[in-house]
Amino acid sequence: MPELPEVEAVCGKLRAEAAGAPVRRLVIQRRRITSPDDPARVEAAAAGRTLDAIDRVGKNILLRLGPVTLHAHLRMTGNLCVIPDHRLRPAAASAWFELACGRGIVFEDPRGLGTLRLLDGPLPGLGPEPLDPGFTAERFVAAARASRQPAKLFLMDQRKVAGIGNIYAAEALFHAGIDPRRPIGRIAPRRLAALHAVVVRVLNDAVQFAYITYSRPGGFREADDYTPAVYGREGESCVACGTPIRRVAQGGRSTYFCPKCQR
DNA sequence: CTGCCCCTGTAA
DNA sequence: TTACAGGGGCAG
Repeated sequence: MPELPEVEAVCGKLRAEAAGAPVRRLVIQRRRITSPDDPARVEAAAAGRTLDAIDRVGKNILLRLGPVTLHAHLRMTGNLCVIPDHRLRPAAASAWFELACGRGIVFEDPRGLGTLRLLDGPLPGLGPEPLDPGFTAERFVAAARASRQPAKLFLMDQRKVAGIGNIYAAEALFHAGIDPRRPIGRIAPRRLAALHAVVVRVLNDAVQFAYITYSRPGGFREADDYTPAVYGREGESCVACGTPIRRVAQGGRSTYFCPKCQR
């Protein structure tokens, strides 16, 4: 589920509901999520701390617990949410925090690919935050011109830009009119500058959607989710020209695009 | 670069 | 039954 916009909404909701909350203890249910950390060590590190802050870096969530930082990554199907009673957690809980007030923060993850580890030091290898002022067109164009990756793989490369995933990479390239297979370094700087602006706009729009969706009781609601122009629409008509949307594989994952609008 | 792995649910 | 899923790390 989550790319930068959804992770941001998860963090925003956690901040609104649980920032400053004392943590009685942390329970690791699915041992694999702390790998290679020892689950008992992660549990012990969090017990009795206060959840001082919740930070997002790309798709990563940093839970600040006094001197301890826990690094959560939701991968494909993870979610972090506050529940009124920690005993009433969902079956797919990989881990949960029991707060002093009796509420819980649940790491729910049906597929179990998400991770929750101890972090010391900064997260390595992440590119600029696309919604921060430091993400300028100049820097983006320079990085792009130095790369020979296909445009979509470049956008999804967390070392180039942090937080973009399969959906928003495809959506940004559609709105910029760029073929996702095209080597990004061979695109004219002026078109790359346009892509930069589109990336920022697409992500900002998606953050708005995600906040609306996640701020409701019950959390995520399908009907209110962002409606993609190309993602997941293989064979359907392009919203701009009516041409059937195509699907190709890139980096082992599906890419959707309009062969007429995107060159 | 490709392919495989992690794991489970869901749809064709 | 197979394919695929909004992620990422690894080996070849």
